[in-house]
Amino acid sequence: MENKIIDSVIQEMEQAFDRTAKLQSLVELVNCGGTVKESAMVIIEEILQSCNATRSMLNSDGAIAAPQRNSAAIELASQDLAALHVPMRRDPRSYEREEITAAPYNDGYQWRKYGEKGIKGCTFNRSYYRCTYSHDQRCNAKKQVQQQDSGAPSLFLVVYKGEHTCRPSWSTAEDAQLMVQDFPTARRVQLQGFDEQPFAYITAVTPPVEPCLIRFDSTEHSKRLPSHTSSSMRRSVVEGTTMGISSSKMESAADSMEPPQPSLSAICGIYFDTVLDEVSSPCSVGLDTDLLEFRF
DNA sequence: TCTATTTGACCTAT
DNA sequence: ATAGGTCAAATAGA
Repeated sequence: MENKIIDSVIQEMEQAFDRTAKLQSLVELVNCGGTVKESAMVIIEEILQSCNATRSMLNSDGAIAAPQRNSAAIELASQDLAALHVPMRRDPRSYEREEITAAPYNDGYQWRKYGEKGIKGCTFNRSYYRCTYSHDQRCNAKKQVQQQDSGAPSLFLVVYKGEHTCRPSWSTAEDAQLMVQDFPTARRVQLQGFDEQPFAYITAVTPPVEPCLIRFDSTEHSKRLPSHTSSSMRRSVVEGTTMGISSSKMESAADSMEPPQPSLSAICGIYFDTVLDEVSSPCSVGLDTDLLEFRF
């Protein structure tokens, strides 16, 4: 019974997402005043993020399915996780999700195309991509991109298969600069409350479904946290968490963003609390979808 | 020359 | 047998 209701909710949410994506495509084509269009796009982006967040919660295998939108709930969830030492990682073989986008976009990862295939009953070919680091780091992440037949405006179905097990190539200030070049969506933001070089590079700005990586611009203490894999980073962050996440920290984080990135503020809040208590100065940290799941 | 993409051939599951 | 997924040689371009 409960599963039926959840299935219905998921279905409705998928439809809401699809319709909003189509609306986004239409708004992009509208030739009107910049401010109005910009505001509309911001609102649409927020709706899409809400859809993604809801979908993510409903698909979370029931682990944390109930909406927990206040910071106290987040704190409880993170403390529970830290106490239980439960790995949040799914089985990589079963990791799969789909998105419909108005246009192929930079999702923060580097992909290499390895095939293209005509699909029966579809006008457009399906393209196959694997992670650029599939060989170097044995990363099994793949994705398929296929333009939908629905006509103008163009919509693309993006299917992600397998979880990224690679770690980002940037670990020095120079690498961080390269990352900004590689990922035009990356933003260099100044963080409040730091005396020296309080900068972070942020990319893949569509949480909670998309991965988000934050690098603090300091190397002195970066070796104090495990840095060889994102999973061990996450574990150390979770186990090292003693204070949870406060809404005030989130707000102060949001205030420090240039330009404001409301959807990122909560993520930064996690790192401010955790990282600052773990080590006395900023360090290099990775955050991915699994950690984001217990934000709600 | 090196790296990424293209594309026909091949493999595998149904 | 067929469709979808992957391989790998050829090709493009920086």
